[in-house]
Amino acid sequence: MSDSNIGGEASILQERRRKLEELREQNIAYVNNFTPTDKAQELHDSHGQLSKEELEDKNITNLAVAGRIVLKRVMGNASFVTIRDGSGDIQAYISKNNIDPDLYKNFKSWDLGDIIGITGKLFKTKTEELTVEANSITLITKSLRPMPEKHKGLADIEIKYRQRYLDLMSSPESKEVFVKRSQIVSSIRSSMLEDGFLEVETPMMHSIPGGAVAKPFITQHNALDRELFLRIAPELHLKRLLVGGFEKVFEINRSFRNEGLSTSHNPEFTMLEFYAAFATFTGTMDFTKTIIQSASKAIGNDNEIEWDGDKINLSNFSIKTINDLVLEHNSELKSADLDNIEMLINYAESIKVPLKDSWGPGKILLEIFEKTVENKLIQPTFVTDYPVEVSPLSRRNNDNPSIADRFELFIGGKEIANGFCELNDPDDQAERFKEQVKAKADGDDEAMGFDEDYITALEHGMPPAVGVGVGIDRLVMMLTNQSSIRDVILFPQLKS
RNA sequence: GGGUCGCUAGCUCAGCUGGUAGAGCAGUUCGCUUUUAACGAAUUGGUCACAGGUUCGAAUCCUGUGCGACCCA
Repeated sequence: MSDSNIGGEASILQERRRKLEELREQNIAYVNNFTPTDKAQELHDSHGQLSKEELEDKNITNLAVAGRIVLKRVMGNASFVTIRDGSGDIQAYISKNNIDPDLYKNFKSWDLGDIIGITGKLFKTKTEELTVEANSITLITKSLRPMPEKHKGLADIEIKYRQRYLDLMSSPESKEVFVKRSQIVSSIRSSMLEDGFLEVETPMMHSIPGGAVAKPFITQHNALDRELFLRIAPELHLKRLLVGGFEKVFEINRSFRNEGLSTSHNPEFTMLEFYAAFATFTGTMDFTKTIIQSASKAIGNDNEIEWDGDKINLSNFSIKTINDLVLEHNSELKSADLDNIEMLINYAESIKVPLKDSWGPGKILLEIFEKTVENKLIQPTFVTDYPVEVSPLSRRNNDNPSIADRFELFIGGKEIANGFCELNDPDDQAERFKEQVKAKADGDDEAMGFDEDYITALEHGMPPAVGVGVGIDRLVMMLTNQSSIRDVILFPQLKS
């Protein structure tokens, strides 16, 4: 490196490499035989409440902890370091009296970020801080690059996502979100298994994209010399399993949609989808509610949560029809207008909803709903009675064939779940696929293709069933009070 | 796609109406045996995102480009 850069980044790296070389020369670089016996958090939990004297009496010796140095307070002949392991932080006291003086001298040059091991005795300092008094210290892994700034942490949002490990090592809050994410997924899995669902895995690579209204990613299978699509939903395969005789199945896994990035959209995202044969519509809404409440409880929330400044009460889930909600939030519309395409078009234009010629009244109604109602549904609300036109996979209502037996759950103004009685009439399904194909031909690149194999499956007979999809990322956002999807996905997709 | 804001030391950030670039942290050296973002002293470190322009003089003003964040469609 050039002399002009002494003190710059290159020299910081060089300095640390010099220290690493010394370790290599002594044959103690990258130590692999240190076994910690204790975790920081467990020590706090088990001994944090004891007084200085009680701890002294207990005489807890021979414990071994290992972690990354996150803070250092070095004095001439004794020092404190705060080390961070997978569970949390603990302080260690290193005195020249207790270890080899040469080692103490070396220790002074250890850096923030180094992973070290300490064996010794548990005690409390004057200020009652639980501390390990070292009788031996080991530099286990030398860190060659500086840690994020120790007070303010990582402010560069791009580095935070691209080098997530830096965020995780420096921000316990950030780490906590991902621990909670895991607990939420685990709670959901338990809810499903306890209710008798079977967890399955279905293909991520589809020859015909289907099961949702979205643009797929396209990939290429070389040996087959064929285009494949990353799945936009597992739905059609899960329903094939209902045909096969599995009556309650679920999958928690990734789907992929080729759309823009935003604080609520990542191109790969995680969904829970579950299907239950012979289940009832209302019973399924109730079960969906239970899954969410249990997940909230699993991370220590009660039913009152806050998301993006809104107070949300998870104990009450109301049920309203899409028509009622649209009327409620659009005082200029009357009930009769909702079936009248002329009125809907006029109104949509008046509130600047962009329209396409191919859209029928149902799609226009949905657009009006999305523009005027959706973000106002802060408290948990099941919206029902969706037009069949926008529900190509759901069963028609027995009393009103133009609406679907479908619900969507909104919380905090965002769609959290989507469920419906599944369409099991193969002829009706074939008709609806045809409409989708027509829409695709008319330029709707989100429309589905005609999945002949799926129709064949339905022809073998699928039991009546209710299915639900729950967006896990959004659910985690809600339950952990995060406003960006990037803060609940470890490695979110970024621009460029 | 449109709008707003940002890009200065390894990190976090100041830098006013234009006058040769600053702090804290990290690093280096020294001191310090119960510290708490430890402390005290000294010290290293810069293509001010990039390219043009205005000007005697630009981190600062103007134009464009790139990257990013947020809002809108």
